[in-house]
Amino acid sequence: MTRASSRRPGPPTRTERGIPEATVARLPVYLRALTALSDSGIATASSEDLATAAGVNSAKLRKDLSYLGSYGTRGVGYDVEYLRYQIAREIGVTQDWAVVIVGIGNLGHALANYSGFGTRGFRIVALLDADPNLVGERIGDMEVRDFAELEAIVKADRVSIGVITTPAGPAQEVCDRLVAAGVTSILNFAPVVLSVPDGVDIRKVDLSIELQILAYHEQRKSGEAALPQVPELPAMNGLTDLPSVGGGVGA
Amino acid sequence: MTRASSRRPGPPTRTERGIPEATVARLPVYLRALTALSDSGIATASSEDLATAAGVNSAKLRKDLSYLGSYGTRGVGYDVEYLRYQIAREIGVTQDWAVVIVGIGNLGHALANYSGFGTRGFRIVALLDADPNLVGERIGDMEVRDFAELEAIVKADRVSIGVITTPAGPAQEVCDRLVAAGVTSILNFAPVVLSVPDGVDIRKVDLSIELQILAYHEQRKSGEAALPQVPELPAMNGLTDLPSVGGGVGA
DNA sequence: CCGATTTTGTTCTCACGTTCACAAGCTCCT
DNA sequence: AGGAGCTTGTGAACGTGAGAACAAAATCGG
Repeated sequence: MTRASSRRPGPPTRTERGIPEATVARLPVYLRALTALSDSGIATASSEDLATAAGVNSAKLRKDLSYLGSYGTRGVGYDVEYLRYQIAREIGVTQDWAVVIVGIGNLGHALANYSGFGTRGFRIVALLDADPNLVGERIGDMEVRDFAELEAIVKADRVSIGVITTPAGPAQEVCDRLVAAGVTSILNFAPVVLSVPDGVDIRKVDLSIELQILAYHEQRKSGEAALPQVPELPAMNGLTDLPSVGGGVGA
Repeated sequence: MTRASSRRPGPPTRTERGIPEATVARLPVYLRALTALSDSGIATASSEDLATAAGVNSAKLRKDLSYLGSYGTRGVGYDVEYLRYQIAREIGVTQDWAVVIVGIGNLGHALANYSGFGTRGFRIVALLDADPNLVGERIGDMEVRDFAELEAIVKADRVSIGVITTPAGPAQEVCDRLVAAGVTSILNFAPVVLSVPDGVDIRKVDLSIELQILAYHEQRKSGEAALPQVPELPAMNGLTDLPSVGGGVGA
């Protein structure tokens, strides 16, 4: 989010060609909904239809689409095929992106086999691992190659996206190597916070965090119904037998 | 104009017991950072230290923690163990949550084997699949059971969290069954928008969407440097050879 | 015992995102 | 042809979140 060059106090601002991040995150959802409608043989859909299919509010959907341009027809709706193409073009999935997966454990395996992956816009060009026991193993129609080949592969296949499915330990080093090799977008499944230089985008998928967020809300639900005897914060005021902040010995 | 001082003029308000959603999403990150510090033998950490480890701004971290209570010591910092416990308690991972995984394909396999899963706060109590060929297969120390047993398992083990790793097709039906059985939190890996009744929380993990978001930004990067000849929206005005909105055969 | 130093907790301001509400614009029917 | 009826695109209000800045509180040295 290094897009802070908009000092415009003015109203519209138009953001030149900048689409809000929240909107970008929803475009793929719209794209999927449109594809489903298209497969069902539906040629035209209103913002209400689309919003329902995408699981969002119709006003939000219309505003999101308005950032791309005026691709609808008032009184009618959106042409499914046409809008689908426009969104695909805006996202960039009309071209193919070369992807490498690093770390062929359970998750790497699963991703390598995931079909809906290469079908639309993304092409896995290599599966890499540093473990010599894994190198050479066949997965689908691909073969696991040595992580040392990374630089050559990135250069040869113009790889711009790297997926990290290693354990937490080696993740930062793998990340550094990817960046050094020229990869500028990284999808990280390892449970660590990776640091990357400016100009490199990174996104994180973290199962454990998602579960914990669910647990928080779940605890709320049970708590309201059954266990209202939570300590609550003011109770801390009197507590002196806690791990003795800062000293233990002194004070 | 309209200083928006409608209801509460704005004192503390304390929000009763409500923690902002954005903060809830970061608490697990802080928890992980604290665990790492704890494992390194560090007993006390300042907000600056913690923020660096968690990859956020220190002011944000302090504000986040302030929603939980005053667990720090001015001039000193936070006691790592104590704060870790408080956050864990707030999230709810001091107790164990029973989890079922439905759909034992590649991804389900990977999750079932994922160790960092059951280690902290979550216990996988069943792996379920409707495919008779899979039922009975052993994965780690568990055995795949028939999806028909869902209701009995949820009731017996007080399962509150369900993970859906089926293909898109059966996902909504699986979801409905989970909800009907009493599951109130769902983590969905299937590439569809699931609808659930009020009171049920749902979170989504979608590889394909993450990649598309990366592709969007990647296209931007290349575009700024090399391909500035994108059609751009006003070009559509003259286009009449597009899929003929609304016309065609029948409506 | 007091002042200097450190670091938290909180306030204030600004930017972003969501939702409402409605005018503009298109189609269809009379 | 002209008006009725829809549906889009957008302006404006509202709510949430981020970050800077500072006052309050705790330790430590003299």
